[in-house]
Amino acid sequence: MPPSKPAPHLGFKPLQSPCLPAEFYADSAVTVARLLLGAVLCRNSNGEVLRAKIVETECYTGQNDLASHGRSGQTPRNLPMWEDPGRAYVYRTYGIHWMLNVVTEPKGHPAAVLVRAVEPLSGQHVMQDLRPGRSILELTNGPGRLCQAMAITGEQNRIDLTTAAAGLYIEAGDLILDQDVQIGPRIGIEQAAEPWLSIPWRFWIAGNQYVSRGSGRQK
DNA sequence: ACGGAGATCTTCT
DNA sequence: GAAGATCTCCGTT
Repeated sequence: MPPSKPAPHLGFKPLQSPCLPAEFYADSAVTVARLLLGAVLCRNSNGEVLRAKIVETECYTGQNDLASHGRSGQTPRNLPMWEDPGRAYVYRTYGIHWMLNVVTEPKGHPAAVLVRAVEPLSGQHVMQDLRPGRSILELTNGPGRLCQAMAITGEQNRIDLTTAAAGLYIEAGDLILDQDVQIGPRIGIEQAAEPWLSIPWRFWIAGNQYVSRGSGRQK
C-alpha cells in the first residue's frame, strides 16, 4: 500500500524523512555514534521497505584505536574507513556474521560507527522470513542479527547511505535527548589493551527493548 | 538465567 | 597459522 498523500491543492509537501547528508557523517565518530540514535535504517528488500530505528551504536576511531580495524593502516578490508563519510563499511566476522558500519569523519581519517541494534518499524514479516522462528524482539538486537534480518551482506559494502538509490540508506528520525542516552564500554573486544577496553564508546537508548545483550536489556 | 563450545572463513601477522 | 567489533545451541542451576 502506498502512503497516502495530501491533496496537491493544499500546497503541502508529502511527509518525508530525508536521508542524513554526508556532512552529518563528516563529524567525529563519537559525535556521529551519539547522533545516529533515533535515526532510521532503511532497506529495500523483496519489494518492500524495511525500516528500523537505530537504538545502539559503537564507534571505532583512527589509527590510535587498538580495537579498530583502522589500527594497522589501510588494508584491502578496511579501505572504506578511509573513504567518503556516509558510506557503508560491511565486513564479515567469525566467518559467519556481517557487520554494518557507517563511515565517519572527513575522507582520509579512518573511523566508523558500528550499528549494534535497531528497533523494527516496518517490514517485520520480511525480517521474520530472514530470521525464522525468532520473536520480534530478537530479530535485530545485535550487529549480526540485524544484518541477517535486513538482508545486509558484503554486497552493500561501500554503498552510499545518503541516498535511497542503492537500497540501503539512513533517514533522520526521532531526536533522542541526552537524558535518554546511556553510554558504556564497547563489547566484544578481546585483544586490545587498556585504555581501549574501557573507553565508553557505546551508546544506546535507555530502556529500549531492542538493544543487544550486554546493554542492560532485561529478560 | 548463565556458561561454554562450535560454527566457519577472511584477514592479517 | 591464529584470531575475530558474534550467534546459536545445549548443558546445568
